[in-house]
Amino acid sequence: MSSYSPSETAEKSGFSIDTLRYYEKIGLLDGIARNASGRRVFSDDDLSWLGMLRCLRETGMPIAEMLRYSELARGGEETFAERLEILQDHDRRVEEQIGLLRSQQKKIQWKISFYSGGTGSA
Amino acid sequence: MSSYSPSETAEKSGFSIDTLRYYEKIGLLDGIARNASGRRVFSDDDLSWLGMLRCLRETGMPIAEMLRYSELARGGEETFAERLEILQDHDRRVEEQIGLLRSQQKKIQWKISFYSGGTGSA
DNA sequence: GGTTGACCTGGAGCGGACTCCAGGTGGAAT
DNA sequence: ATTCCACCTGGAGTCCGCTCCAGGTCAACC
Repeated sequence: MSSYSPSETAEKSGFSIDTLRYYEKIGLLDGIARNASGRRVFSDDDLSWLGMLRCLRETGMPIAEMLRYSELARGGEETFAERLEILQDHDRRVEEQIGLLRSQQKKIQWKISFYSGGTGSA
Repeated sequence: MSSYSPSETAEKSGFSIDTLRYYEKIGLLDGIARNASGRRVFSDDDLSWLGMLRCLRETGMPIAEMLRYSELARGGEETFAERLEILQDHDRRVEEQIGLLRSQQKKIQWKISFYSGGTGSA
């Protein structure tokens, strides 16, 4: 087992088939194999790359930046430093994002305790 | 001090003037006072409501749901239970969101350590 | 030989959340 | 008196990230 149809890939990656096509079209996926009749055939490598894309998307990286990362990833080891930088910047943003969520969540929970019959001025 | 011009309000709330107008238009803001010449005058109450909206927005609540909450908030105490429910559901979603971010962040950090010259297969 | 069914393509359409624009008003400063 | 500026309105436009559609192909099953 090492090659997957579009629908299998959709299921395993969590992206819809349309999204997979879209990602290939804009260049987030590159070099996806085709069988004799022109249909996409995804490999384990493709799947793990999709996992990376999913990870970046779900942490809020915009498509344009994923594209930059993808292009670098197509380069060799000489792009490691740049890729590292992108991921480190992104990691920082994720950290901030979590911090913001946590602090806003506290306000929501305070409000909840107010509605639940707790103390409260307004 | 208890009334603010649109631009002051924008500054204090973090929403742009256009967004404030938009929020009033769609009903997220209700009963915003006007002065003699038709300009908006925001109160401290408006500002604290905007704080709540900001909190909900930044934690990813869609406008449609904030609208529902806003409408309930215009009702009296008899809507407390419903408002509570919305906030509790939302709080759960925020929790999930944070969990997802954390777990995806781990993958990113693993990748970072790989690029930083750490161990790694692929 | 006909009908599925999964896939293909290019391109149009959509939903969400703003953001911008043209044209106008009213009060204040020069 | 005029220039300015912050504001007003209704409505159009933008950006993002998909999602859907029409029309076509190919292998497979009945």
